[in-house]
Amino acid sequence: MKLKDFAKLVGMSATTVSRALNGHPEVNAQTRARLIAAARQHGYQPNAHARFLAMGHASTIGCVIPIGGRNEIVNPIYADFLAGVGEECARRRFEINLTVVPEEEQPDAYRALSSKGLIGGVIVQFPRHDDPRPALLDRIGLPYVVHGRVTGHDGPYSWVDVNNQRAFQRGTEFLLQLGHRRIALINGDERLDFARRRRDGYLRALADAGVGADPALMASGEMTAAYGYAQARRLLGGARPTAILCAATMIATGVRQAVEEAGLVLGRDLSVLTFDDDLSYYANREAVPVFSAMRSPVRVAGARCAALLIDRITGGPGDPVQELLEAELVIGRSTAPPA
Amino acid sequence: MKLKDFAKLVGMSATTVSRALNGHPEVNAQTRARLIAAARQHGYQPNAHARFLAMGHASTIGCVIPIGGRNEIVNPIYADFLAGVGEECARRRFEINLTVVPEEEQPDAYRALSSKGLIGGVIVQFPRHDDPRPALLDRIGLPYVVHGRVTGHDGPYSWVDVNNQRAFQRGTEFLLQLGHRRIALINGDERLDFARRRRDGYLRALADAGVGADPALMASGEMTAAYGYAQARRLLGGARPTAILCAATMIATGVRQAVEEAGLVLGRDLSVLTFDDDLSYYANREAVPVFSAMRSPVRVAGARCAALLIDRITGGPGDPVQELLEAELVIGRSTAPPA
DNA sequence: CTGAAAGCGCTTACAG
DNA sequence: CTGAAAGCGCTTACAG
Repeated sequence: MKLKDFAKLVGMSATTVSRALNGHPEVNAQTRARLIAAARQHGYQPNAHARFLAMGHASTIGCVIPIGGRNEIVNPIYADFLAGVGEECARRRFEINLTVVPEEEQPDAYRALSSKGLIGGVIVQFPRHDDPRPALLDRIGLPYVVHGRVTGHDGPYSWVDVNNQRAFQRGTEFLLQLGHRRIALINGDERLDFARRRRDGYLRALADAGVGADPALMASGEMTAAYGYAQARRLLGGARPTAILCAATMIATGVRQAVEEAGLVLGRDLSVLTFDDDLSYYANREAVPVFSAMRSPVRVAGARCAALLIDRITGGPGDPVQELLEAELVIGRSTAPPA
Repeated sequence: MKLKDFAKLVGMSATTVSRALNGHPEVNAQTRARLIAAARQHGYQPNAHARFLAMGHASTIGCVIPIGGRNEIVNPIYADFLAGVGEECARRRFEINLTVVPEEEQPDAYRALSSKGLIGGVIVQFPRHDDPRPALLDRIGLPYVVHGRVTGHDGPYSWVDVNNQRAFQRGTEFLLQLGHRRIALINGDERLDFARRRRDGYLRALADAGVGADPALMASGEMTAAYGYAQARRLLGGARPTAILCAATMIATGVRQAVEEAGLVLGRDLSVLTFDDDLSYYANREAVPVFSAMRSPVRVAGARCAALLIDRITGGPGDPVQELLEAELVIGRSTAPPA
């Protein structure tokens, strides 16, 4: 059904119906209520393309997923993030356009989506410390929100981030207070901005406590169980740490396996504290969680990114907005004073 | 830049430019080549909404992800599937619309996406044995392709599936040939169609070999490491099986942990054969893989679903098409004759 | 508070 | 092989 048909059906002009459905103030409140009810009843929905065309901007958020690069983003964290974006979009009546492209074609993809009018803005995911995307998007003139931060980018931009530095600083301090002195860090890829901030927090806490950092206790790579397992084996083979900070629950899972295979007991012989993205699929949420964790839901971050981006798309230009989420320190069964 | 401007720029009418860019046969091959090159050079891209409006159908595939239901689909398998869909869409110049809705609102979401003209068709994911979506979509008149099958649905429909029954039958036969007689099955949720077919294949192989099925050796639930771990502990505590079939690598990972914790050696004391969706994030791809597996890439399935759906959307009605993929039986280090 | 008309940027019969 | 014109289904100044 199209607007004209529906307008005839309810005995109003198309103009009035359109205004009522879009919540314009000119139309009588009773009329509006009646028309909205009638639309639902008859299942009338305005054609989105005609709408976008007439309004001049797409009510659509772009998510561009690079593929086949070194940081394969097709990962569980991305799925939960998208769920958060989706929830906010549903609330605000926005759509999500998902594009999968080889990493080197990302700039072209942004340009194409923008000039085709398919999206009103994009969310930039997994930014690197010196990520070129904000500068590119500024040049194209496409609104964006960064999930995380791009330290190397000049000028203001909107972002949503969790306070990674503080989380890892607090986490390290917690382990220090328990009496640990040999604390290892199994970090994500440190070309990624958030991974650097995490390392900074860890180093800051050690320095504040007068504990020297040992490069042999620091690793940086993929956030997978396999990587956690391999690094834990390496660490257990050498001058053993008494505690390990992990950048992701998947890493911690690998660490746990290595610990158990070595005949050690988690939380007694070796403490593990992990960053927990609170993924719906990898629950660490029992009354007393398996892993002590710095927990921050990536799903909430997705929703907030979408919220800020939609504000920018609908509100026109204006000062960029930043939002810093704090991680909780949740104590579970994997931490204790050193044996 | 819009068509009119671009047409003026190259000294042609908008009509001719449009036809050239859309590959219509009427336009001179030289002219076409010249116009295509010029479009790329000047960065002209037709506005997608105007295009959809004029053409009458959206070149967009809908992916509707239910959330918060019993089968939380926000999972690693979904991410790889989407990557496959995205690859095919990129090739065919289609877009992906991603919608996240509570499970009970799924029918409304389909109707809304369809009547807003946002999508040309949808992919139905994780179908249940008696899934109501095909019937609903038939009623709405929205083209669709099912990833998997809906045994309970009357009438023809398009689907792409892996031969789950044969995979599990072959897998079970392989274990039987090694000499196993007590073979357990840790399956996915058996309300899902594919899980039933897997169980059927397992039971058929046992029956063909004259081996009785033992309900105590069969489990069905979430495809997570936690579930695999819990079920493996249960199985190891009772009259122990000598081999376990798993419905997912994540389950197998949990089983492996339970096996190792029990002081047993995988592939010597207990054989494990798993269905492997070949996720990019959970590689089981070494020269000699950790897990012996029935392997079928879910990413390829995503690409094939997209291909069939795009054919249906652009080709108009016609007989539904089915595509059955076969899983490979890949032998790794987790299977051997019983001790 | 309501409506007739123009315009958003394309595609595609129709006419040449 | 090419072009002028109508039409896709909306929204929104403009006029009442």
